[in-house]
Amino acid sequence: MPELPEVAYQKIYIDSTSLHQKIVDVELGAPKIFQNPQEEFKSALLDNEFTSTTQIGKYLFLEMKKGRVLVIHFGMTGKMDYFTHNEVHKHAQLTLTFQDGAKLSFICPRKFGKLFLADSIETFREQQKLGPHASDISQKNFLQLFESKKGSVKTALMDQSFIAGLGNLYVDEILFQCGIHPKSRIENLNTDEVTATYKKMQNILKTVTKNKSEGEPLPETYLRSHRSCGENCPNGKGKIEMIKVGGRSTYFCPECQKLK
DNA sequence: CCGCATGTTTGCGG
DNA sequence: CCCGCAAACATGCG
Repeated sequence: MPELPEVAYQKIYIDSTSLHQKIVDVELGAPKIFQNPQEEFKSALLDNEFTSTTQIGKYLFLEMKKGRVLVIHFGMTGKMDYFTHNEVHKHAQLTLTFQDGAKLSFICPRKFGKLFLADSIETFREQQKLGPHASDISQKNFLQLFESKKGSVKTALMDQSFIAGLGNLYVDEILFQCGIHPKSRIENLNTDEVTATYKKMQNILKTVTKNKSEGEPLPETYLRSHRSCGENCPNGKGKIEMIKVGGRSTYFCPECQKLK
């Protein structure tokens, strides 16, 4: 559940189930998930309660009544599970029991997720060198950011210290909808192209977030629905190809996306 | 068995 | 110092 829209959905999920309830039990899973000593998680969470949540990029911050902040990074397969039955999920890495008996688990099969305890959102943000939350950036700020950035456009958009929240799937989507080849160098993009990238980014994040939270299907014209080798491009001409950019599988249409 | 998967980090080389 | 690339992490799916 990893990129900005999925994390936004997890935020809504937690907000609507788990705020303002006293935590009466804490169960911990695989040690590698926990970025502070496991004992600290126990003592910080027990007898505490979540008061509000904040999202920056792919991170979710759960602020607590007694001061500290539980920070969740979902990795590739993490998600929350709120339940009132008795079977705890096989891959639960953290399970909290609330006073009314309901439970909230952090599920993470591949164990790429991480849990932190932070003193404040700001100090955590500085430590992790997190850039601005993608859907909050203004067009002006986006253009400024691109002025001083070099390298391939895909690598830049994936860089969490540059812009926080975009991942492999939606960067491919943005570049596809802009008609920009993912290996294009930022130095070679003109202002119109960067502006178009900004607009597509905002539009896609909004559309996908709505898709996650309200179940509205994604448009058929999205690369997302055709994202595998040899598929027909939704624009009608080419066939989707896969290359590696920044070490990640990158799907694109060679007809629609020319190298700049 | 093989390749691939929404992410991040580390080490190496240019 | 910057950039790019490969590998590693762990599990599931086709």
